[in-house]
Amino acid sequence: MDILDGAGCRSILNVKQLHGNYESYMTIKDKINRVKQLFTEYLDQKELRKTPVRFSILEEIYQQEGHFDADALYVSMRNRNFKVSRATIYNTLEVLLDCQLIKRRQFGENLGLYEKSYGFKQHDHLICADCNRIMEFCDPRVHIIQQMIESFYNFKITDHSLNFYGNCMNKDCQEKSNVH
Amino acid sequence: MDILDGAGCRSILNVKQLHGNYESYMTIKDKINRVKQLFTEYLDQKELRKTPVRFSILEEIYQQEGHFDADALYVSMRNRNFKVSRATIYNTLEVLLDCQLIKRRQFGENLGLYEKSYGFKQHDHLICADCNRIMEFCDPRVHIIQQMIESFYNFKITDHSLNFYGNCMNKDCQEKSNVH
DNA sequence: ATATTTGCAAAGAGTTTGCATCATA
DNA sequence: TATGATGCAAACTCTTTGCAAATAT
Repeated sequence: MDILDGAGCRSILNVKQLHGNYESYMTIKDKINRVKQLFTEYLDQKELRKTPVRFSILEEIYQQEGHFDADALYVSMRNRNFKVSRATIYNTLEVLLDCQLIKRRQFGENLGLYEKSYGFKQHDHLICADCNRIMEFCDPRVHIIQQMIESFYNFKITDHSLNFYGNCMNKDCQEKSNVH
Repeated sequence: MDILDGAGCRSILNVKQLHGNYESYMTIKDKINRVKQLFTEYLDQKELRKTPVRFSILEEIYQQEGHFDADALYVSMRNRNFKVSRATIYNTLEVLLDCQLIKRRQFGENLGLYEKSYGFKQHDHLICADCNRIMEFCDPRVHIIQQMIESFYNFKITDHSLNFYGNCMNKDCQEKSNVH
């Protein structure tokens, strides 16, 4: 693995690599096996039960692309004829958050979405106000600002969220941005 | 007024000025008169009605300190024996957002709050995960990152949100941060 | 065996909406 | 006086909870 900075990214100009991950040589199948293994260890340690439903939900998440919410996950599992209740989805998402196999992001007032977090770079988001497209970027200076603020305020920072909102490069969205 | 950078702040080290504002020589009363005037102009231009309720809500907001939500505003107006319905509060907040006299901030999944936006510096937030204390800071580099991302992605950025989460300098909160 | 997990339906919080009444322009 | 604003209650969305049945340890 390359040497990375504290933010987990080499340079702002490595944008083409942003959608990759630390272990991009891994197939999706490899990655699913790895997260299942991590989940097993976590459940053992916490003395929680290793139920088939929990592993199926984890697998469904890691098979999907991009961001998702509880309801989308529920629907996609039902579409695969996997019987599961919403209550269990919500419950399992909490467990997966706790063991950091997923991360919750807030992209707007009513736009809270989850993302896979195993094997992916730290990153921030660009959100198109028109088409809701979400893009990812990484800028190491965010981490530098974080360190400075941390020492200046004597505030122990554990996480951050940086969202830029605007109109994306999509032609329709650009046109709308000129109207305003 | 001093010359400010694009982010509306002079330097990261001007932290003591962060809670001030561009027109800090104005009294609260002056400021309320000014926002009422701006609101009048906006309502005229949009051909909306200049009702007493709308002005009372605006006044209530500018008389209060810090961040607030719809319900807190409702309660504080009722406590002053001002009869108003929740529906009207929500309605008026939408109007005030549209004319940019207030701004909505998302500090966490279920923590969406409004803040006054007339006469205040652009800033970002530090949020304590323990006591929910919200602090403000300003770092001009956020704006520099924004400009770079904007030109790199050809994405017209109109707004941003940068939150740092952690444990604040409060003794209890610091102790909790060491436990984890 | 027994304590946790699950599924269902009902409850809950926060916000929005429909409609009759009221008030601004 | 005519259209927009308001207040109330009902509806709505998303999430959580209570409880009985199922299942992992």
